[in-house]
Amino acid sequence: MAGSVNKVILVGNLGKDPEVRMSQAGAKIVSFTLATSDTWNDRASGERRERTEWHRVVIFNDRLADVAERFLRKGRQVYLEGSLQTRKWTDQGGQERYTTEVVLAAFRGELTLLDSRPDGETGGQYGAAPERRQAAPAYGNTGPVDEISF
Amino acid sequence: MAGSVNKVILVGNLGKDPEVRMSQAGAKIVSFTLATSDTWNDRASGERRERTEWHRVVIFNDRLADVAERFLRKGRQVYLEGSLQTRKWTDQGGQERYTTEVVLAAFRGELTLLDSRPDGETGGQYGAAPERRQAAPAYGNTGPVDEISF
Amino acid sequence: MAGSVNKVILVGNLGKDPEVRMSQAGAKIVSFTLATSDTWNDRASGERRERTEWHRVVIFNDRLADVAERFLRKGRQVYLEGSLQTRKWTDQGGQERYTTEVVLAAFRGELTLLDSRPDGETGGQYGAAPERRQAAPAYGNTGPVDEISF
Amino acid sequence: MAGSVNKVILVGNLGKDPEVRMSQAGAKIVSFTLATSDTWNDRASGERRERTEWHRVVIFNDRLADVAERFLRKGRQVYLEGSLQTRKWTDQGGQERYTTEVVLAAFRGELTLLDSRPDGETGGQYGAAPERRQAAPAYGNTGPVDEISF
DNA sequence: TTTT
DNA sequence: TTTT
Repeated sequence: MAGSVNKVILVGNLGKDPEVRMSQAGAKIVSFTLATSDTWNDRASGERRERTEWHRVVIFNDRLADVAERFLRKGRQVYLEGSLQTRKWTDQGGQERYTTEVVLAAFRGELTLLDSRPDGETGGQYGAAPERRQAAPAYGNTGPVDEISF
Repeated sequence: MAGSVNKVILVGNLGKDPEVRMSQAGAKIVSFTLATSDTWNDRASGERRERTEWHRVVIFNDRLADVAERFLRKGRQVYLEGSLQTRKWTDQGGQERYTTEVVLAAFRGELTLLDSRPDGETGGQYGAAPERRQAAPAYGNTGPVDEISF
Repeated sequence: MAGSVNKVILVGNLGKDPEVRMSQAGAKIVSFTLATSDTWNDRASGERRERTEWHRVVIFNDRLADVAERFLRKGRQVYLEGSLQTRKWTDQGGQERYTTEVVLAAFRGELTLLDSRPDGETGGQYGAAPERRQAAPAYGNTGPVDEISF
Repeated sequence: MAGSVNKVILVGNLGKDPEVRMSQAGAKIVSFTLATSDTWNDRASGERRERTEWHRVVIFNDRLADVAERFLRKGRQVYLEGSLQTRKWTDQGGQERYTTEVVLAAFRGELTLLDSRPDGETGGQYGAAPERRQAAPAYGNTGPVDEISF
């Protein structure tokens, strides 16, 4: 291919504290959902309308995963750059499903905190430490990382 | 929300000629899939690896839908800007499914042709006129447009 | 040219209240400077270093000029998209000079307020109404707008 | 600063072969000018108008400097991401001047070739090897690199 | 599930 | 001239 670009730029707010996991190889993986909101005037009704879009974000970049684990909490506003990736998985009924995620791959992507908070480590509304779980055994895992659930 | 951004920037090649449809309101809607390719060196094996990502693109912007219908053909390289939108639909088994698309909404988005071709309308590898179908009847349609299939 | 893109994306803080002017054609033009900050670890000294970059922003887009006039004030944090434009001017000594600006042209660009303030119109640190001046007579004006000074 | 973003995205064509220099520290620095073209309908005259914008690009990122040296030639179309940087210099008359550049800093930025050419090293319209000069002695240089001229 |  |  003669060169391609796959870039997503989001500014939004986290719906929950990020989830922190380890890959089988021992790398930290941080995931969360990010809300963006689009507002427009409906031309038919003339009403002001709003639509919230939820984005699944997964961070493989070590440095940014550390930043995310330490400073991101539910409600925080963040700027990020990643790329679109759709992965296939099989649901409990054996059906193929697809999920599209915004991925900050190793050595790639950007993450910038936009709202200044007193101290992301300690406090207040944003203070609950994000849950950390061991990676589940990866039976039949074909993706770049063990099953990520939101 | 204190301001949000939902932006996708892609440079890639069309997998097929675009599909042109009409909304119930009579607006032209153009959709296609776009391939981007990511290459990297696998750190474990040291091998050069490549992954092609397929993006579903839907254009509601009238002006850009016209450009897309006239000039985009299978294989053409294009730069575009849109926003991420995930819509819910129900499959034939009654199961809820989600599809994420890159949407160029009314009065929004960008579309730029990157490879110069003699004439998108007439010729060669890119010449087949894109299929145009009437919009299907919209039973139970809740999304912003009648079911879009790729 | 086979398609080109000229896009700037900035998130930063206004150095001063915006300046509002009118073009000869009666269109509102809003301009301001925006600070972005880059921090990095100096590899030689190991020290943490910071560099502030100042960007000249000019808004010709009517809708966004209105938003900027009403809500932007010194210190506010904003996300914007524009394009790079370098214009030539002649200094008092008759020397040719060049100034590069981030331009939000008519019907183009984006502007999103990122920090929520109680009320941009009334208050506090951000409250001073931006200065509004009549456009100066445009003798010898060759650019897209009468001389813009920061 | 509560997080900032300084990003430029360009798709354009090189005006000349790139110039390759070495910093005092022995790092390769590649610079060139890139043309983007904006076309619009003049609302007063109704005429189609076009404006070409020239951007000064400087690459400090080692990996991308290598790619640029090897593959970029006059006329080639490229996608790149960098950040805006304005540096001050003194002209021969002792006057302070400012030049704004699109900088791909160390470990940052993106560069993607968009038009496929048989072989950037050998051939045809794009074939002239880029000039390589030793860095000039850096008397009084205060910027991040010895004087860059286009 | 966020935010205004 | 901003911001942390």
